[in-house]
Amino acid sequence: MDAPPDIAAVAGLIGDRARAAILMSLMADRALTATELARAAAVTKQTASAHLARLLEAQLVTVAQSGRHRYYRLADHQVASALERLVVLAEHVGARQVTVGPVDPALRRARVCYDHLAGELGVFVYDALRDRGFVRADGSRLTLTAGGERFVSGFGVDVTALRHRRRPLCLACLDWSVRRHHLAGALGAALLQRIFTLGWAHRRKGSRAVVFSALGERALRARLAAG
Amino acid sequence: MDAPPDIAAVAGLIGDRARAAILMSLMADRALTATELARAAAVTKQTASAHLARLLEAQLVTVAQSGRHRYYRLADHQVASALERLVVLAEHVGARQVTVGPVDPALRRARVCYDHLAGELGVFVYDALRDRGFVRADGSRLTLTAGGERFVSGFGVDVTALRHRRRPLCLACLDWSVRRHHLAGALGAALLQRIFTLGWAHRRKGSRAVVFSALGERALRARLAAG
DNA sequence: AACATGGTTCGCTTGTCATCGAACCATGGA
DNA sequence: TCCATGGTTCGATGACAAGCGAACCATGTT
Repeated sequence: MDAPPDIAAVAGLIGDRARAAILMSLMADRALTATELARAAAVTKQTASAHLARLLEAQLVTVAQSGRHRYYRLADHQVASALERLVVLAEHVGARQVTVGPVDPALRRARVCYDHLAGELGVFVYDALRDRGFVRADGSRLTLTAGGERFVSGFGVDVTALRHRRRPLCLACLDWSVRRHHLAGALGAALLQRIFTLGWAHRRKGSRAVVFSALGERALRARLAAG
Repeated sequence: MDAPPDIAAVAGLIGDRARAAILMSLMADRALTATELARAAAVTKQTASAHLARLLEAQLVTVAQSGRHRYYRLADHQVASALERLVVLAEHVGARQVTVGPVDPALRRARVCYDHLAGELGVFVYDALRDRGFVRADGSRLTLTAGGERFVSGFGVDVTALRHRRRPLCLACLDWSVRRHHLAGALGAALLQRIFTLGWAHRRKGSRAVVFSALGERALRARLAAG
């Protein structure tokens, strides 16, 4: 009386924004820690932990403890292969329109990811910085160029102070809602702080949303525009 | 600013018991009507209709109207391929344990599928009838053999009367909860009726569950045992 | 024309699950 | 030893969506 393989179960497991983001992140990078995954999925650690527990139980991912870190990775190439098919299918079928659920548009637009800027505007900033040669990405490493340092200093951020911190200066953080990168690390945090103190934007109370004033957004775009 | 392909959306679409059952049925048979699919998924027509509407919008299935029937089929080989991967993955990962949700065990055991018996006991009956050569399956067609007619008559069912109805005598109905077939059609309905009148089982009020008495189940098994 | 049957739409109820705050355990570094 | 950090557990909340009953439209059959 063997039970049938339950497609709905595994598909349902994948069919959640946060879990899908986690799995996709694991597709890109080999192994990631729980907090990194939480960040990638834009959820808190607890939530990510719960999701990871379920994925683990379902044997879609595995863990390897190393010191106080737990590195998660996809269990199998079977998992990766299934995910890949789903990506293809989603692409082919134009799943953009299907996007269900309300998902606050303000959150998509701009939000706090830990302490730095994410969302469409976060991606915009990141892209602009790269386009103008202010940061250079090789692999998943990110470095601030000399020109970039000048630019950021001109924006009112004390880069040398940031360098003295233990925290990495520049990191690229994958944004699930647009599947593009934005700037994290000490510099990402400092930039967002600066945006707040300049009054260009403020955090919406009780939410991760970052609300830009019309003026603030214009100023930001102008500042980043080439030339 | 192109939106990313949303894996979660398509996976979530598949990740529902009823929809998964529908899609799997469409994998097996080429094209099926809405009611057949409702039956296969063990939901009402309305529910199936809603699901089909969503699958349609997501372009996972297509419809073809023919008379007053609407024949649904998988949109693509891409869809089929993705489903197949998921089946493989589910199988490989042993998704049996993962089976989430309460899903009344009584319903799994035995329940009414429209007017005939489904669930594990339904499958048992069907298998027994086939093993003893009482029904013969070729493709999706099902025929009652001479020996089968004698057996069923001995059970107290007037087969010749059933033959005069318009309704097909024997049909194999796919049971999503065990992914095996059980007996449908006029004969399937008559058998279940007979089981009720013999007092071997009764319908649980307000539910599709069919509750067998210990005696009734024993009697049923004895009757179907070879020899 | 009446009726059965296939199919959809609407409104409502209910269950499930994602999410987070808070508290907690474990590991490593000062 | 204390503290910071990575990670999990627990409980409560909230929202989405699956499901059904009822009413309805459409097509075909008598």
